[in-house]
Amino acid sequence: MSKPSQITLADIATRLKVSKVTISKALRDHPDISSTTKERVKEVAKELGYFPNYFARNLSSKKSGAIGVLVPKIAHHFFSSIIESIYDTALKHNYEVILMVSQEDSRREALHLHTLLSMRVDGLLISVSKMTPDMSIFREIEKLHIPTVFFDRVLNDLSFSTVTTDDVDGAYTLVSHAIEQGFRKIAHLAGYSHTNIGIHRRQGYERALQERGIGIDKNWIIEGGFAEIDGKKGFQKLLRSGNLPEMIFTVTYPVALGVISAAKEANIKIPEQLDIICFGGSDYNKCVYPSITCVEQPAKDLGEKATLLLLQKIINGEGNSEKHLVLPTQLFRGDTCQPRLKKQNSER
Amino acid sequence: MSKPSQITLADIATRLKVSKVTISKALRDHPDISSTTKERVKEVAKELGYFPNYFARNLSSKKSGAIGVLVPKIAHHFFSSIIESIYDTALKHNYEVILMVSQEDSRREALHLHTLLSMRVDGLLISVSKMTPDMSIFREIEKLHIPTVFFDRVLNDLSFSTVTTDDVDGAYTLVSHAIEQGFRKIAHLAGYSHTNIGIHRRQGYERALQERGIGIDKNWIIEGGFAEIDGKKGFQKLLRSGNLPEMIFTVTYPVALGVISAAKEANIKIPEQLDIICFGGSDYNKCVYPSITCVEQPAKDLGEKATLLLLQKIINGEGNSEKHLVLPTQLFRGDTCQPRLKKQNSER
DNA sequence: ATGAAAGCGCTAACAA
DNA sequence: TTGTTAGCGCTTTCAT
Repeated sequence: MSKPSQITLADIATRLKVSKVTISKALRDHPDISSTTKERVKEVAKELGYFPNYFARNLSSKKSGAIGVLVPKIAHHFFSSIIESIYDTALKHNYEVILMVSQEDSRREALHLHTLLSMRVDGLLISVSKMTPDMSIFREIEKLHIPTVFFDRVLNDLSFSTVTTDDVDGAYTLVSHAIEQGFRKIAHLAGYSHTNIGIHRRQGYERALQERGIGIDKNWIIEGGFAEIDGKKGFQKLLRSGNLPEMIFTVTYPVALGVISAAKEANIKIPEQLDIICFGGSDYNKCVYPSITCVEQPAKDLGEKATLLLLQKIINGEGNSEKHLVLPTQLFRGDTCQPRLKKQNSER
Repeated sequence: MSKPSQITLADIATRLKVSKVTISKALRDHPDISSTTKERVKEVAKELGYFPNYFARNLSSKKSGAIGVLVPKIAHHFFSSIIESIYDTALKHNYEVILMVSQEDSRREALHLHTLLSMRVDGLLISVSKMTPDMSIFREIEKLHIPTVFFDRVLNDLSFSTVTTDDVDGAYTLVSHAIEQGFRKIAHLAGYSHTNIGIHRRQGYERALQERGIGIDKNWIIEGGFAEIDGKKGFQKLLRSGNLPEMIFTVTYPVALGVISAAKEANIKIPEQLDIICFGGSDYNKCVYPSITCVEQPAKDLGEKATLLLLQKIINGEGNSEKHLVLPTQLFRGDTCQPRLKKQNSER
């Protein structure tokens, strides 16, 4: 008797001496029922502290009214912003959100996705983990024809709809800006080359250099992950090589922080001795010194667009498949990446 | 036929010419079933791409195998860390996590809590929104005797178990440290006085001042919320008063960032012209200048302890009610709050 | 406008 | 070791 058995439709029904069906309909504002009955029913329901059993309701109606969301990480400003906007958008359309976090682990990814499927969610919003994922789970989902939208970190060779940031263009814009400020020796702490964001951001970087006739030095492209620790490692590798660049372009904001942190330890001052730019910012970036010059990702927008696209799929049926939205970034000029000349002269 | 009807136990059963029950048991490794049968069943299940219907399973077993988590915010380093550790801990014990975000809105809080209840979650992990919540929903939960643990932001006059940070002690330690460094004019951007963390952090602040014979100036205690914007507002109020302190102690890390940001705009240098300390840090704090001297909250630990306590309640029954865990903070010495003397002399 | 019957997919007794 | 019988609480036909 730990859990006191919940109030059910039947309880209200016997109390009111009508059938369960009437209660069920009344509670859902079914047009069948007279408004007087509805009122009485709702009153008693409230009085008894009734609330519907989600399982029973969904089992019998075969709808969940929920969308499943799978993200690789949550303690990351970019993702948590996206998630907030997913919640907001879904709620606005009366959908529940079931969130699962893979912790960048592809095993958990499969596990959670199965749970989400077993919950018969009406649709799926997915951002994949950084590790080469076990594709089979995604193929499974493909076969199930459940409405699905991938966002930010997507899988290229699958026929799902996607909502992504314009990574190539963003990186290109940012690195171009750095070149215009007078930087030439620009290294890149890149993302894994099996991830779309890793590839694209690197492409933008390379294109910016090439277009301005600056050679690409493979030693200055260091591949790694997307977290702080990867920034530290990358910086240390650069440091050991004895050939520090003037500027480092990092694949994410946390990686940039890792670099700054490691540089601080190595007594190298940023941006005085070594400058930095990165892909993606954070709310906090503007508040601190140095605020990093970066291209800001449209996190809120990404979450909203992805959710709306999914909702559209769910509601309009699966016909309109494979859409690809690409959202633009915005250049933020912070304390880093100031014109090179200023530093060499005493101009202030 | 958009959603192809899912594979059920019955499908496997007819395929194998045995009963549904056998399948059900085999899939759950029930000792009743011979291992050969189990193998065959599992094989066919995999072949058919079967996975159980979560609703049906839970409806009939009357267990959800999930815990419901309600937080006020997610795009906040402290909460996202807690949430990650809740997920980790729950997963380790084979529990699902259903996360809901109230966005600091007490109406949504009630809404989500009802959803969670209707999902018949086995337990609840709650951190309340900053606004005076509509208590009735919590009283409702109290009556239902569903295992519940509040964490971080708790409700005082209810008989729930809680896991919190030692706010009084943390604030006391931090402010004491500032005084020892030579600061005397210390203002406090405090949290709302109807929240436990608002009250307790202020108590710690006041006690530290009093014990050292420093008078408390009400004008230097400004009450507000926990976000960046509240820091900006607080700073501006202080600025307008024409009586800036030497040091500001903020109730949260985001509030401190708001102050720094507003100070930057007002051309006041931190920590040179105005110094700052805050309750709670972030992974990024160490990477930036100025890194803020603060007391770090045991976020991971909080999430883990709260989850374990809840799990214990769920598993051992509700007998062991009302436990209160209070976790200690840790002082982090950053760039701010350096000894006052150093600044006045030219000592470096 | 209301209700009776059937069943969603599964699990928990109990029998065989 | 396997199967039968009953539901879980709700919604959906289809009668009334």
